[in-house]
Amino acid sequence: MDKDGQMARGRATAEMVARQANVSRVAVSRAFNSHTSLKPEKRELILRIAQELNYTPDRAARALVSGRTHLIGVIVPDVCSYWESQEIDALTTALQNEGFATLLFKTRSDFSMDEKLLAYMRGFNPDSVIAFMENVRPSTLVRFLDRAVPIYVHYPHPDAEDDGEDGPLYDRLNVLQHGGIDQAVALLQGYNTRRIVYLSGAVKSRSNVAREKMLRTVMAARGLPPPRVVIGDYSYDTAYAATIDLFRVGDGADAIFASNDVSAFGVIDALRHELGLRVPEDVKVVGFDDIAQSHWKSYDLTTVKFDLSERVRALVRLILRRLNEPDAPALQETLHTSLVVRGTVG
Amino acid sequence: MDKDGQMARGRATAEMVARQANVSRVAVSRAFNSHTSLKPEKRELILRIAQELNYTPDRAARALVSGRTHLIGVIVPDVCSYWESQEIDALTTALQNEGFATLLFKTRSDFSMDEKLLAYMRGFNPDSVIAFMENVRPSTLVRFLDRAVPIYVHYPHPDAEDDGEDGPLYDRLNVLQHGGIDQAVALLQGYNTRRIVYLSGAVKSRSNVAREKMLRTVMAARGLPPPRVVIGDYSYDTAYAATIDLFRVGDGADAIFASNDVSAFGVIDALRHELGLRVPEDVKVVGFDDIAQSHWKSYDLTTVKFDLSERVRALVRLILRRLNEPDAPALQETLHTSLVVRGTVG
DNA sequence: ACCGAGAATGAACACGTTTTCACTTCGCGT
DNA sequence: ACGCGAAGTGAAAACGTGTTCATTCTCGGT
Repeated sequence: MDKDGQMARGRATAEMVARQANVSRVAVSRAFNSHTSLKPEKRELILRIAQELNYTPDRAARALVSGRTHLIGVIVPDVCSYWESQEIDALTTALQNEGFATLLFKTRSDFSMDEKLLAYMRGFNPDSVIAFMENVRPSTLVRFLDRAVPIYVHYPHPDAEDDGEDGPLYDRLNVLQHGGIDQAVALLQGYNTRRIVYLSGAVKSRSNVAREKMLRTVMAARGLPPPRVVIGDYSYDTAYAATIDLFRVGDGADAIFASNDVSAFGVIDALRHELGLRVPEDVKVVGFDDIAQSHWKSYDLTTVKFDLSERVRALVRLILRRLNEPDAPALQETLHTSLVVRGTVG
Repeated sequence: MDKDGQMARGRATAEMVARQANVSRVAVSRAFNSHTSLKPEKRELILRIAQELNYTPDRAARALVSGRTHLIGVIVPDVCSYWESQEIDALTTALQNEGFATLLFKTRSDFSMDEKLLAYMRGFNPDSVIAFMENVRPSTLVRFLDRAVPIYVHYPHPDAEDDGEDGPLYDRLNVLQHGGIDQAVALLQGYNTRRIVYLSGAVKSRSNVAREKMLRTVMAARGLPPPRVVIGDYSYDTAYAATIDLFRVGDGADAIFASNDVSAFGVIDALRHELGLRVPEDVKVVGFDDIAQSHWKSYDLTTVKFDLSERVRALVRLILRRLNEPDAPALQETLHTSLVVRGTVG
């Protein structure tokens, strides 16, 4: 493969395909970007030859002129965190199907701002950014990404401070926590559960704030006293220690709402293996997320779930729409939660 | 920012920096790629102005001329799989520190070849590829990636069929399974355990083959009869069902070697919650990997571990070396395993 | 004051596309 | 036969950088 098209650097170029097919290089470009007119038989010939030569338009060159890299930056504090790994997994599949690819970055695990990382990521020119940084305001984020379209991922209700007069300033995915939490509280109420404790996640994170707030609202609406709050950080180990502390030093509880499934596992293990209590007979436990492990027999956790695939579909829809119409008004989609009843309650 | 440097598309260009600093555009390029000579004060001025303008060399343009994208393709069947998510996490951090970024792709979950995906990934021109595709030979993989340098990730011993006369044909990371497995078998032998069962992973996967083979070798060397083999696929659910089947229909066992930690969890849960057996009193269980959940109280798993961070360091070292010296002879590094003793044995 | 070597500099080209803009060809109605 | 839009075509200009090569500058030694 070195007679006239030099096959430099190992990849075929549009020039070679053109020569082989007796067409101009422009025709080759047109064959791949269908929106301009080109005689059908010609396109067919070009595509066949391209296939033969294993040719694909070079993405760097394409990005240079079009300004689109087809990369979606994903910033995440911890890939191992089960919920997030599930989301990354689904997201990668979905983006792949739409001609994009996931560009993964890791940030500090406290959900806070990381200017250094953001600048670094910006250098790769992602077309859009999905940030798992719950403590950062969108307006702060957007200042560091001039060209990219940021989608700020979080779970709570719309945040008034980030809204303009005519609605939200940025595309947003909202999760209405009400449904699942209300079902859970109703279920507990049915068992005459009295002392309900909320084990928090990372205190300042938006999802944690939203979950606690909604829990208070729901309990008040049902005529229950507000829950006691124990500080956690979404991790197994902290939940484990906090639970022991709650029962050894504190007043104990009849039911514990954990801010996510992983910390619910910590709660359950502390109750059973350290405190000698039974779940659900002595203490009932509810989690958030419904990750894959929640149905494992050792835990069999009752938890507040929302549909992951639905969420990812919505997210990809938002991203694609924004890329096609950069100046369209900000959009938001709303998802709902529901309760998955398993063995840790009832 | 539109007086002469037009700030097109939102990003500053080298041209603008040059104009602002009264230098030629070439000088700006030199200031960023230090290997050519440039008056120090000039470089300083340029870098200062660049910072002011928030300028970074465009990676697409840079890739176009240099042929380097600084992207490392990572192909993985399942991001949620805990061991792999841990590896992706560590890898992303390490690559980030070296000026690269992780480009994530998802493939079929049976570890087999996926030409479609490979062609798709090739389109993004990654500088190197890390593939979690244990059923695919490196030689097959390399056929689909003309320019990229593939690193084939697997756990077993060197595979003779992929070696040339003067050693291995490709860079490789080998894991010597012997240490941890031998310790585990010795421990079981100490308890006079007789009927040992190996619960396989995905049957054709290299890591599974290597683990089973080494288990046989070690047991033979210690004068034990070969283990019975039960078919699994690395998943919790399959392990759960297979264990029930083993005890209800089959002969049962005194100890079960699970091919990874997740399936060990499935084994434990089936024994305790479905078959009413005690672990470790009635049946002992050993896993592979030592993922984060293995120390959780519900499982407290004894398992064969090797150092993840050491592994990732070695991997990154291999990649960087290959990028700097594309024609250097193939290199291999070897890692060792050890046993982490917890509650499921003894 | 002069020469020469090495450092510093900038013009021009290369990288592989997409897009614009004239130009040619084609088919069809009068 | 003529004209006239529409469809098809290719030359040339971007896109933003790295690199080569010839030129200019600097400075120490005679």
